[in-house]
Amino acid sequence: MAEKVSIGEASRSCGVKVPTIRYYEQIGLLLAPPRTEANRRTFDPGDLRRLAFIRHARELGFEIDAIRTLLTLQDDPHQPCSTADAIARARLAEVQQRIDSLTALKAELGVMIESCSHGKVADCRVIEVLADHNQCTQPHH
Amino acid sequence: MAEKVSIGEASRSCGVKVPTIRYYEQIGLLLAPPRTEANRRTFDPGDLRRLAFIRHARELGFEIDAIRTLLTLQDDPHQPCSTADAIARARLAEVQQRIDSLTALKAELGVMIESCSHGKVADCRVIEVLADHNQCTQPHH
DNA sequence: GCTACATCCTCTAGTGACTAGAGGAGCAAG
DNA sequence: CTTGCTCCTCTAGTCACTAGAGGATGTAGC
Repeated sequence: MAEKVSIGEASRSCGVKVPTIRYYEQIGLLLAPPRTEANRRTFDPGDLRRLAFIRHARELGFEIDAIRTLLTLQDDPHQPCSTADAIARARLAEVQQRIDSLTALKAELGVMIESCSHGKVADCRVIEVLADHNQCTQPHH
Repeated sequence: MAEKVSIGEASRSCGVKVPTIRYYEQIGLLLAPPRTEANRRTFDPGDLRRLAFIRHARELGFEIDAIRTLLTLQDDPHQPCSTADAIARARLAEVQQRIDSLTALKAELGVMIESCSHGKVADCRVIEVLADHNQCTQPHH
């Protein structure tokens, strides 16, 4: 027979903070678990798996709404997985875009810092470049 | 004598939305500009430069508080620029970390998508990997 | 001068995904 | 019995805006 755990144990075992678990319940991402007589939440292994799924998906940067969709897919294993695939692909594209844009930023910041003379603000390239977009090496934005 | 422009023109010339300009004024990032008789804001070239500075810094991912510091530095050109330099370096470190973490995510998502059999959810690697962290190739999180 | 329509004003409330804190109850160990 | 930990609910705060209501003013064409 499956063991039931408290919210604190669920939190420790899944690596999700206690208030966050309550928040997930509030927004309907996690079904409200049964309570003890003293009104405390009790989580069963299924709940923990769901919570771990959510945590992992959040770490991979999926939005709550996407996770909601992925969870309903998981609940119905006979559906084709093209939706899950599409969500993952969209996320991959986002990540790639973010990497590209951050890489451009990095170059910009690098140049800025390199050419700083470490003197007075009046001659500071960091301030100067920020003040004048045209001094940017790349049209990253 | 310097021309004064409306908030709409300031918005167009600096690429910052009208409500955003008002927001910057509200939080004290932009000094409240003088008004016309009809209570409309009038921006002078100095205001526009400040606004462009803010926009550029935001594009480079600096937080409002960091920008606030950078702006006060800009206003006092005789200070040493080590503070500006430190802010830029901190930002660069953040960007690098973000790139690293996104690169790991990208690899993870790539594997997930690659191994998706495009069949039913029951056999979907995307769902499966999300459900079980141990299937991750990298300890990115 | 009149009529549209764009632009401006202020104000409040909403976004996403939590996080912090108040105020109080229950439980286990010493 | 007291100390301290965990749990409960509720509200409000975070960041950097964004959306929308409701109303005043400015401008262009007729």
